[in-house]
Amino acid sequence: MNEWKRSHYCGVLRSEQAGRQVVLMGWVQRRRDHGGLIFVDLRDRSGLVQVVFSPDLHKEAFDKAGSVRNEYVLAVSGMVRVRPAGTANPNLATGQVEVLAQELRILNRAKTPPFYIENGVDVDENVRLRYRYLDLRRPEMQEALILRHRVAKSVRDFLDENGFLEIETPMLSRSTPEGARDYLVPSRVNPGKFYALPQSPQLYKQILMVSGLDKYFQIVRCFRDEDLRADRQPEFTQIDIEMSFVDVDDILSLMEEMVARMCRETIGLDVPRPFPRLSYQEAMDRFGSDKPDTRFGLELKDISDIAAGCGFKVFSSVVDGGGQVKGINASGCGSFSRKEIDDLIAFAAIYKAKGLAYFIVTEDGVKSTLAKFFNEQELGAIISRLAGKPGDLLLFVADKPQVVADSLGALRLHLGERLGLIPENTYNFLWVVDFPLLDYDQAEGRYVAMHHPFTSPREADIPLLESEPGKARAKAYDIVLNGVEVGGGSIRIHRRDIQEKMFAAIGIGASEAMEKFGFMLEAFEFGTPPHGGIAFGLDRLIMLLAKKNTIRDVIAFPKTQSATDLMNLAPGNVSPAQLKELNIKLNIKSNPPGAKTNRAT
RNA sequence: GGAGCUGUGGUGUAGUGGCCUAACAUGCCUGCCUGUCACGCAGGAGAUCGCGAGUUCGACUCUCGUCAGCUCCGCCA
Repeated sequence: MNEWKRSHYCGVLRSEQAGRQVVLMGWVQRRRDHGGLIFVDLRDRSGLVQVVFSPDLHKEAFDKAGSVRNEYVLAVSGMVRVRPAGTANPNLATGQVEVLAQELRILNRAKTPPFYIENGVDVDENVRLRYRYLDLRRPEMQEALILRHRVAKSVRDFLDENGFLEIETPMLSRSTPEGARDYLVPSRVNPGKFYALPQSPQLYKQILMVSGLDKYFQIVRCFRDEDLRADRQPEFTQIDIEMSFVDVDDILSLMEEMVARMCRETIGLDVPRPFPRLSYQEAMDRFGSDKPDTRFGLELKDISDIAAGCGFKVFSSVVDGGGQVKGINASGCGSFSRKEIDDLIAFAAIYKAKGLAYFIVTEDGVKSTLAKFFNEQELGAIISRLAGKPGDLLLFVADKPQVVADSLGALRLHLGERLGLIPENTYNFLWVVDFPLLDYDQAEGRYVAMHHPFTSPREADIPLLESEPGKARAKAYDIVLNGVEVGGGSIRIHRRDIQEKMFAAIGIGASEAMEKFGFMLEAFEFGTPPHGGIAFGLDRLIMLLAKKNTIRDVIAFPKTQSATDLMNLAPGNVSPAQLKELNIKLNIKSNPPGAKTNRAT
């Protein structure tokens, strides 16, 4: 590098800098060689600027520029000048100017990259992930990471100004029952024992409240060894927050302020406050989801009362059996072909719906193979409940409430997207509150905590813990943005007697509770303040703000759906010596070690 | 654990039983070109069609299996 120092980023140059001597460093975006004149677009994180090499003025630099190729790393010393009349490029931020190169240094050469370094590339994700360092050179990827930084900074500033302390908690923790599968780390010093990577710093942050730290936050990595999705990675980042001496409203209003400020500071978006609040029940009833996307209508309508007495056995028997019948109005879809409707039925079947009854509304009433099972009055009532107009397609599911909600909720989203009902540039934040405290786990034959076992029931519902646990509601809340759960939290139990009732309700006995959470229960006996908190999924938040479809696009080094890293091929094998040191013996049935470590070709 | 989609020169695609000695675009290489900015023009190299079996006289094409990526169900308090 010698004595050269970069003077400017490429993307900042404007006509104000005309006449200035500059030193730029960056990558070759493109070279346009006209024989007697060479243009090089030089790129760095700030953007592009055109560099001109002229043989008449600086022969040596011109000759060197001839050997330059895409992605070479250059240092250019030259003079900024306004481009000759008629040659400005209005599509480029720096398009009014160019840099006349006086001296060129090729700092490094580069192999031809496997894909273009530009926005909107349509390349197999295999290739992008294997060459992630090249993928991350693309401006849209850099913008996402920059946005991520700015969101984190905004949140950190806000919390700091509001008296929160950023406190680190251990990554090497211990496995606890309930919740997701843990990532385990063997302890060399303690043979046969394992640390668990935290699913979240939940227990630590509550202990910090016991310690009197009052207001805590952390932007922290969390780990869950579960199957991946577009919005789920094995390691992800939470904005984790906990405060003492607060109740639900204190937390919700402060968080609204934080979120609103963050949106304003990062993407210039004004979100109206207060955010709407929906009870869990209302969300399920109207949208079939506990994370409703309220950017469009297509709400679910209950026709169980009409269906109960009708002649269509499938409907009436479901209602008799305690189920429900609900429908949505796919407005204007009355012209769907048999195949299109079959596809909708198949779609609903993914969510366990055994069928999909449908009515086509016409000028002369209902067209349906099922119409004969209903009398005029019933048909009229159904149409009016779903606000059916001629040309509409009414779709119904009759089943247990869970299946009805899952299938119609999913169908609603599917149709909303397909029919183009979802507006761009709309950000609908809302709270879902009053979650059930417990959820019955069929497989295990017991109740499990819907949120986590330290979630406080609503005061009025405490007696229900022993009588009808399924009916108890929690002081828990989720924050939802455009149908994506971007955060959730609760007021915690701070009294030992209620905590014990909670453990009892979810079938954790006194001895198990002591073994797994003994330290916590003991801590709670030393003067625990009422407290509560929330955690935001930073990756999901950024994904939505950056308008991406997957959190992989806002994480620098994400993993594939099979939890591997295609760049460094993690997870990898370890040496027998390493295993021996950890007292671990492998017991692998089929795949020999290393079977899956070959590069995708 | 399950369902679906995808896999063809570096990249993106076309080809769906013989017409394929695999096409197109772009990228790459060489030459020419002094105002381009997706520069242009001319020429050239580059693929045993993810992998393995099977069916067939014949497989990029059909079947089965397998691997990889993606989407989803289960799972994820």
